[in-house]
Amino acid sequence: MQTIRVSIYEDNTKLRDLLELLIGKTEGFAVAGSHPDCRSVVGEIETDRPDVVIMDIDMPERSGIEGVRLIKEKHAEIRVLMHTVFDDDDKLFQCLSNGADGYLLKKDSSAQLVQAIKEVFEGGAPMSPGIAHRVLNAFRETIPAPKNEYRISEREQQVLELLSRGFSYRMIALEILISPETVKKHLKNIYQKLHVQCGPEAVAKAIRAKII
Amino acid sequence: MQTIRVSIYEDNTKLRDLLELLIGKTEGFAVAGSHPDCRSVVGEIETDRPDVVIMDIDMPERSGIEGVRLIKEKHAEIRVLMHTVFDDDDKLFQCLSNGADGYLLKKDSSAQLVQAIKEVFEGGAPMSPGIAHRVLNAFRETIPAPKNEYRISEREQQVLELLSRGFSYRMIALEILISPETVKKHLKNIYQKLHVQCGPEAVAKAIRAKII
DNA sequence: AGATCAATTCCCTATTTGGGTAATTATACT
DNA sequence: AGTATAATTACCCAAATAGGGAATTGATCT
Repeated sequence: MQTIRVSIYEDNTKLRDLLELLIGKTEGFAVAGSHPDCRSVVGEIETDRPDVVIMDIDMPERSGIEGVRLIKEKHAEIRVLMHTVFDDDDKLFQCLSNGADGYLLKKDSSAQLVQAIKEVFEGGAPMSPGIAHRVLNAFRETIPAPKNEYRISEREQQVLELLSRGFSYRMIALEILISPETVKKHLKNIYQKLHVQCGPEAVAKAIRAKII
Repeated sequence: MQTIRVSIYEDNTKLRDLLELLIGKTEGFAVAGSHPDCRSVVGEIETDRPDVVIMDIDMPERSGIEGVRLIKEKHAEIRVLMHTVFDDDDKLFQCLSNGADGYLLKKDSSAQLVQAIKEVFEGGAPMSPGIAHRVLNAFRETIPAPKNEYRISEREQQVLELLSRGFSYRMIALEILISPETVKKHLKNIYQKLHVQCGPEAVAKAIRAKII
């Protein structure tokens, strides 16, 4: 097995030394670099050429949240593992949407950290248990109902879709080759089915119900 | 530490026996029940009273995907750990949106399975590395822009929100105690900022940009 | 064969909407 | 102190919208 090159970003000197020691002494791992903040992260990464970056969040000058974004913008192939005391949703989601590949809490053991580095290097997404749970929950909310409980017909859905794109009745009529009056009738029926009384409300409801 | 009661759903007799043995012999775990399919899952769960369910997906009559939904509908507190050979996105997302708390591949070792049961029981969300990675990727796509790049003001956002709920200019005016003409002016500005020309389109764009 | 439903077209009428233009006030930022 | 920006109100006017009712055609289901 090849050696995994690891760069460390951690402002606490003691912890940084500890991490260096841990990674340096563990078979199969090597310290590629070790830095107290993200000020020069782009340059350092190009010098260090790490496989995996361990990234603290709360650092002076430039946070790890920015750090992970900067790294991923240039080097999407480098795996970034967040390592922090924060377990609030805000920071978590920011890191993930900036491209972090894993999220470990500092309270986890060093054995778990080593295991996580290995895992993230192999393409996994190691997360502390509570973190994984929160990601799942948030994720679940985003993929709920792909069904049409309002019995909107295909034609009606088509009209609604065009309406939401700024088409007037006339333009919709021209687009799908029917009379404007028919468009109007379709909208009337749609409003009835959705229990709304105007276009904007219908569009809002349709989008939230994933009809369009 | 209390004993973790585990129910097993697995149609392959050999594997089921193996799982029973593994869990029965491991300190801190007990087999609460063991079943070859989900036909009577609701009743079985009430008899077994497990803390954790290990759920295969591909079973005759009724799949584990339905199984997890049925369990979670009645007993949200029971932790369900999927255990399957499938690693396609479709089945994965179906299971997760049905409430699965973890997702392990059968190729993982039995030590990892035991560890995962413990983890899911303690509120974590154990996933095989590749699975976790896919969940993160899918998740990332859903939370891209939490910012307001259209520079919609607070007041404008408020007007837009009411519009999307079916309020006419007049009603909005009454609601927030301004003149209908001001409402109109706000909408005009909103349309400019969003590059749209009518209410329905503005609402659609605002919802998709997460402004409202 | 009759019923149901989606899709289609038409009429009438009142209200709403949107674009243009202009002006005042308050607040925030430089 | 001076300059943006947000919020506010107003007027004119053409076009769009929404609600009421009525009728025809074709497909699908019973």
